Amino acid sequence: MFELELFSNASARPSLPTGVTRLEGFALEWQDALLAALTQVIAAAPLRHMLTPGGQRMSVAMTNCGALGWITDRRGYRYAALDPRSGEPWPALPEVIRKLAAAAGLAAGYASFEPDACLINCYAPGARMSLHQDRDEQDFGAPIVSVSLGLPATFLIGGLTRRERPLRLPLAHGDVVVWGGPARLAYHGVAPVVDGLHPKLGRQRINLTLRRAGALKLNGN
DNA sequence: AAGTACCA
DNA sequence: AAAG
Repeated sequence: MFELELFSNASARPSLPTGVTRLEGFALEWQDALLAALTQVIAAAPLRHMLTPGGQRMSVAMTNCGALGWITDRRGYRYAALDPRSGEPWPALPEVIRKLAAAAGLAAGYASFEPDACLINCYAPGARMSLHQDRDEQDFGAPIVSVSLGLPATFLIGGLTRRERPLRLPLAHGDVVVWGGPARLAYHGVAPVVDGLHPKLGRQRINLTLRRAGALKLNGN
């Protein structure tokens, strides 16, 4: 009775905030194609530690693919069509990523999610991402689709103000989180990644964050 | 490990 | 501009 209550409380799943969807294992069937595509993207646009406008080095190594890439440096946060390191456009968004994004969007209730930006975040053990909002996009009607690969991590997802305490959501290889609508501007982050060894990715976590950064097309598609 | 304060 |  007492122990039973404890057990049922401990195993109860925390309800997600309105507008947040977790798709466990959703990306597993795409994993091999995803990893092959990522290898090519990273070869063309290497992972690098960007600087915040305050001049501090981010612990997460980043690169991008797609028409637009999110960057940060002393001049600020923004999307750019060219990789500042090479002066060349970011690698094209691989087909497998487009398909995965559309499928995940659909599963979360977004009929036509067509990202134009894919931020690739690489977390070595200890790397983290403090709470922030994704607010550099031109239109907040499209959701954010986040794909986790490699080492597990604790995703932090809060509300629209920094004061609200974030929910701690364990994420494993293949999990996808989608947030949009009332949660589109939710504060979110990642707790420091615990060291470990993933069979396919080794000692790292890779996160793909898919977004519509530029203007939405007026007539769908 | 998590929470809070603080930083300019 | 503390996505530290």
